[in-house]
Formats: sequence, C-alpha cells, structure tokens
Amino acid sequence: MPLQPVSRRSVPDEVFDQVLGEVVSGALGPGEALPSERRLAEVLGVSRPAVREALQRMAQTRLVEVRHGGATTVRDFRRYAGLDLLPSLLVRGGSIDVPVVRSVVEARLLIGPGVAALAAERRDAAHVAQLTATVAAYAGTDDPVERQRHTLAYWDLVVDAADSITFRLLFNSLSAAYEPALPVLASVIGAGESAGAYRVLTAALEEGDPETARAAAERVLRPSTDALLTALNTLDTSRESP
Amino acid sequence: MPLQPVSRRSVPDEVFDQVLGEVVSGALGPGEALPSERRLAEVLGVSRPAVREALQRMAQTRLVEVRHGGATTVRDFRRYAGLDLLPSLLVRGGSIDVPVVRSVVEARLLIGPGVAALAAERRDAAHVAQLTATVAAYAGTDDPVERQRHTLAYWDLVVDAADSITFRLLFNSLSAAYEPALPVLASVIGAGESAGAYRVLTAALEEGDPETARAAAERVLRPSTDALLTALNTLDTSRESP
DNA sequence: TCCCGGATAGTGGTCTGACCACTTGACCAC
DNA sequence: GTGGTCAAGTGGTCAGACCACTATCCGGGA
Repeated sequence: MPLQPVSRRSVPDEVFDQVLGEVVSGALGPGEALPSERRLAEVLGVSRPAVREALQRMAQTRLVEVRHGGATTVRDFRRYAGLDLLPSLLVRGGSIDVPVVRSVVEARLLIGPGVAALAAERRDAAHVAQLTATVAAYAGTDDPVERQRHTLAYWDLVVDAADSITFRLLFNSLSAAYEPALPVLASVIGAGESAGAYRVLTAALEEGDPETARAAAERVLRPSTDALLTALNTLDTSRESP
Repeated sequence: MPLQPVSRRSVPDEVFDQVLGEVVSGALGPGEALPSERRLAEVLGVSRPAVREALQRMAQTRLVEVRHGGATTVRDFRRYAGLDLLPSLLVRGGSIDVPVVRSVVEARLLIGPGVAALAAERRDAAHVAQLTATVAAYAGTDDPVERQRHTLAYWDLVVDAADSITFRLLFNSLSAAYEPALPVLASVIGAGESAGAYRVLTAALEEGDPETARAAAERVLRPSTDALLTALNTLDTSRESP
C-alpha cells in the first residue's frame, strides 16, 4: 500500500471550507449576510482570528464582500469568482459535479488547438526534443493513470512553447482542477487516445505551421473529449432515472 | 472633476501587496525563505495577525508555501499560480506590463471564437434579444471607453449563452484583468472595431451554426487584436531604444 | 406629518501577549 | 553510522481588549 503524507487541516482551512460550501451550494444566496465574525467564532468553537483568516480568503476569492462596520455579505460567485474557484466547484462534497466536468472538457477541446497554434509559431528545438521524449514515455506505458500524467506533461510543454503567461496561468488553473479527478477520468478516456495522434501533433509543432498544429491538436483531443462526454451523459441520465 | 471613492487600504492588504510585489518582481526567487512572521511584523511595524492574514492569502494564491514549524518559502508562480494572479501581473507598480497584455490580447482572440461557437449551439431567444440591444447601445455612442464597456457586456452575454461554468469563470478572471486597463486600451482600439461585425456575429448566433459564429467572432476580434498588437510593438521598441 | 440630527449598538479592523505544535539541527549515546 | 534527545525557532491558535466605522432608531425641529 502506498503511504501518503498525513493531512493536517488547520482551523482556518476548516472554517474556509465550511463557509465556501455554504456559498457554492447555494445555502447562502447572493446578497445574504453572514453571521458576524464573533458569532461565527462562537458557533464554530474557534477564535475570531481564525474566522477572520477564512473570511479574508473568501473575500480574496470574491465570494463574499466584507464592509468595515457593516455585515459581510455573499456575492454571486458565478458572476464574480475567478477560475481558481474551479477545483472547489468540481469536487463539491466528495463527488464530482458532472456539468462542471463537462464544461472543463469542452474548454480543453476549444482552447488546446489555439495554444498549439501559438506554440507552433514560437517553439524551439529544445521544446521539440522534450515533446518527443514525452510521447515516447507515453507510448511506453500501459497504465491509464500514468498515460494521463504524461499527456498533462505534454500539454505543459506545449504551453511552455506557446510562451504566453496568460495561457500558462490558465493551464495551471485547469490542471489544478483536473489533477484530483485524473484517476477517475483516466479509466474513461482509456483507449480513446493514441500515441500516433501525439506524434503527428509533435511533427506539426516541429514543422512550425500554426494551422497544421491546430488541426493536429484537435485530432488529439477529439477522441478523448467524445469519450468523456458520452460517459458523462450516461452518468447524468442514470442518476436522473434510477 | 469626477469624485472617486476614497480607497481605504487595510493593513493586511498593504502587507499582501508588498510581499506579492517582492515575489512577482523576482526580488524573492523560488525556493527562497521569507522572514519569519514575527520578524516581518517587526520590520513592517504591524501586528503578527496582520502579517499572517497576508501570508495565508499568498499561500492561497500558491505564491508561497508555509510549513508549520519550518520557514515560509517562495514558490515558482509561473508554474503554480492560477489565472487570478493575472491582474497583479498586468499592472505591476502603476504601469502595465507589455508582454502580459500581449498574451491577454492573444488569448482573447484564440478563445473568443470557441466561446461563440458554443453559444451558437445553446443560445435562446432571450440571449439574442439582449445581444441585439447591446449592439444598438454600442453603435449609439462615440465615446471609446463607453464602447469598450458595451463590448465587454456583449461578450458577457455570449459567455452566458455558452452555458459553461468554466468559460464563465475564465471570462470573469480575464475581465478582472481587462477592466482596469480598459481606458488605456480603448483609445488604442479606437476605430479598429465596427458595429457591423458585431451585427454579423449576432446574426450568426441567432442562426445557431457554430462554425459561422466562430468565423464571425474571429472577424470581430481580429481588427482590434491587430491594432493592439502593433501598438504594443511600437511601445515595446520605443522603450528599448530611447 | 415629515425630515433631519445625534445617540447607540453592533460590526469589522487591529493590536498585544501568551501558549501550543511542529520542524530543524546539534549533540550524544549506542 | 544509527537512532534518540533536546533546545531553539517557526508557524498555529487563542483570549481579550480597544479603535473605526455603519446601521438604526428616536427625539426635536420644521
């Protein structure tokens, strides 16, 4: 059995997660006022600084608005929250949220080719070498989870080659959401992917033509996207009609 | 003169911004250890809870790693930070960072058409009506800043129509970065845009064909993107050779 | 009757000082 | 070397106090 680092959740972390849960679940709707810091501290049995830390982090995520002298109110996270909220929405309460995963998978398909096109314009020899090595590593294993880790590494390199800080941060945010769900998704994607498509994409990137790379990236992403979406659909309907 | 709300920066906000500046400017490189909380509190002349709040927010942004009992160390923000960091990178120290803006503008051009395609599949009559109204408002004003605000509102509606939580949060993050720079960018974009292109896009969305919408979105975004990129290039070179 | 003004209670903002829990590194015994 | 012990320094948490600000209510003046 693989040993894992013991998780030690701090008090403010715990408070943060609880309040965040109330907000994203809709138990506390936009405009509603939270209990006062003192009251929250009392109810949760923790000190006020602990509550403060949690609420300030909530404010930074634009989930609540705190006003000096006034009450702290809930904001509409769909309208104001940033992409960093995605992981919290994805795995709410232990299980994954199907519509959220669907949108992430769609976004991957829509954004990936664009990044590949940028990368084709700006890659250098070192990038190509690393990409080639990663494809080889991908082709060299049969473990689905391991293969998915290599695809993540591959796209990480593509983003590097694209040399865009915006896409880099975007990729980081999506990865942070993707990573925890990776074991679950790996089995679904399964045979949907092939090393061949990645080799074609790598060749296109080496070639340096943006449109070729864009098309190749689409051919890489399409099969696993379709596999995931159909799997999500059956998941959805099976839950709706038990 | 237009009155503005007085800005009341809290102590933890100030600390956060200072430490963040040190990190994103590279003054504190990845792996380096921050001074201890007590030391920071002493140096900055504030209390430890204030420092703590700031550092916890830094940790949430994945800019630093705090370890109980050990030192707090700087992480590589390019590798780990999420898209919510973008505004901080964009306007570092009062002036805007040209390469960062460039990447945002590129991303806009690469992502926009994809969102439009999604929106074409999922829009309903209410969306189309609102889009039409927004185009009319856009065409009805000559003030560049006002026009850009309508543009933002238009894309906000497109994202709504696309019905994707991922793109919604992504749009929120990009907007948060875009908004402060809007007055500056508005003058550059200037005549690059036309209500006509937006009308075509709206018609394509109403029609419901993804590929038509994608192409129309590209035609909407291309001119202003080109205008911005060339403006950024001259800005760049003029700064390099004074 | 209406409206304005100040009292007041309750909120978030900040500080102090203390103690606990953990990591690190040095030192020591085996 | 290996493992155990200990001290110093770090972050984690708490309690209580006071300040700054807002919302609300209520009484007096128009």
